[in-house]
Formats: sequence, structure tokens, C-alpha cells
Amino acid sequence: MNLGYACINLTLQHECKITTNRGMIQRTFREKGIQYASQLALQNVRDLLDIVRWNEDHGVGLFRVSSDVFPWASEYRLHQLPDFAEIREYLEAIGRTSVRLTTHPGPFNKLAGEGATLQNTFSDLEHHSEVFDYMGFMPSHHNKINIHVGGAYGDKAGTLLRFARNFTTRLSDSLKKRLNLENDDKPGLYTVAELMPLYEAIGTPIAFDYFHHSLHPGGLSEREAFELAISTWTDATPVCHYSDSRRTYEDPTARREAHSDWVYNFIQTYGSDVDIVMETKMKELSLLKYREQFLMPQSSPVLSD
DNA sequence: CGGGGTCAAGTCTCG
DNA sequence: CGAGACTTGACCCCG
Repeated sequence: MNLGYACINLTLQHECKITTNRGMIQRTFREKGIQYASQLALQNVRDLLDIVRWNEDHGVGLFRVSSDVFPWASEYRLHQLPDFAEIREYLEAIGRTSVRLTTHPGPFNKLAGEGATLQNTFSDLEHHSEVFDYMGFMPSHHNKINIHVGGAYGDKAGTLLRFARNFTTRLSDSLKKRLNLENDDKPGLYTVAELMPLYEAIGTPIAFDYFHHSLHPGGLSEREAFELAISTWTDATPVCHYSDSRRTYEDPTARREAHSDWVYNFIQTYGSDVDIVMETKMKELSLLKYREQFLMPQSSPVLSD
């Protein structure tokens, strides 16, 4: 099992200002254009390599790449960036590491949407796939591009049909082989069971999100939903997302959907081999702490006393 | 250089 | 019915 975390390494961020999400507001992009976007992207990929190598050095075999590495990516093609040759070398170096890289494009991606929304979704998702191409990854769910269905539009079944049609007819083959779905935390959206027909229609595996499931289980036990979800991964080790509840463990006034800073419970995988992305606010720190608390026998209170 | 207002996109839910 | 959240607070201006 690989444990991983998402987008930010707090240790490197605080010690060396290493981050991958340099960006700019729209006005700055209008004023400075692709030239400046290229400079920021170059710094971002350089730092991404440092973060991925840090992960390797610390036995962290899974990492979610931020979607902010290329600022305003929808406004240009990667090969048009003035610094592209150098950027590409960094992407290739990142791809040669042993860390399993995944990504999670933003909530504006609506593959069941229409018009400009749908066009923007195609462009953003293909961008994520292209970055993985430059990293040298064969298209598969080993390097997943994880999204939510993104809305129900008052008609869950019809929305899934539109999603499946757009997936089948409008996406590149590489993207199709990388895209996967995730269960939602809101009652109006999709449980693992509700995503199964979509998986059966178009083959998009389901990343099981423990916390979302706890908020919106749809009649299945955690074990049932977990096992259903991991049964959909046929070309790669299943990925699950984990967080505890901030409201339960850290702040009774927090929203019920808020993620915790740390992990407080042993992550039950029911005997299956899965990879787990920790979606906790303390990032790699919560991962290191979890490993010490729950995975290293010598630190168990029972044995060390 | 620190603090605060502001910031692309869509949809849903909370307050 | 508007603000806040979502995978992630950071940018940018002003004092």
C-alpha cells in the first residue's frame, strides 16, 4: 500500500519556499501574458521535482499533483510557452521517479454540462492528460485524472447519460484511459452505488472517498461501498481518499464537510491492497504522523510498554 | 513588508 | 437567497 497526500508539502514550503501553485489574477495575465505564465510554470515544475524527490526520499510512493502548476493553462498550449524546452525536461525528470502521480482537476469541470462549460471542461481535462503525456506515462489509471460528475441538474439518470455520451464521443483515447470518478459527500449527488452504472457503461473506475461516504452512504456500509469501488480498478492499484471529520475531532463548529488537519483513526482496507491519498490539511506531516502512530509496531503502546 | 480585499470557471448546500 | 466550498489560499495593492 502506498500512502500519499495532495499538492502541497508543508515542510518544503516553509523551509525553502518550494511550492507548485504560483499563479496570477486575470488582470496580471492580460498585462504580462504567456511570457510571465511561462516563468511561473518553470518555477512550479522545478519545485514539483523537488517535492516528488522529497517523497521518494521519505518512502512516500503516491502524490497528487496540483492543477495550478500551469497558470491560465486554458489560454495556451504547453508547447507555446517560451520556456517549454526546459519545462519539458523537468516534466520528464518528474516522470522518471518512482512516485505514483495522480491529479484532481477542479470543480468547474462538468462533463455532463453543455456549451462553453463543456468546452472548458474538455480543454482542462485534456490539459491534465497532456501533462502526464509529457511526463512519459503510458495512459492508464495508474496515473489517474480524478473528477466528480459535477452536478445532478435535477435529473441524476439523464445527467449520467450525458456524461457517458460526452466521455465516449468527445475525449481523446489517452484521457479516456486516465479518467476516473469519485463518490460525493452531498445527498443530491452521487454515491458509489450510483456511479456503478456509469462505470459499467464507460469503464471509469471509482475512487472510494471514505469521508464522503460517511456523509452520504446511500444505504451501503463502508465495507460494501469500499469493495464495490475497488472492484472497478482493472488496470491499476485502486486509489482511495481519506480524511477524518474536522467537526468530530477538532472543531465542533466546523461545517460537516470540513476535512481534519490530522488522521485520527486506523484506515481500514479490509485486507485489500489499495493506495490512499490523505486529504488532510497537515499534508505530509499528517502522513508521517499516521505512519508512526498506526503502522510502526515498535511505537504501539502495547508493545513498547 | 504586513494586512486585507480580491480573485476564472459551475453547482450545490448551508446559514 | 447570498456566501462559501470544492483538490489548493495566494496575488496584488496600499499604507
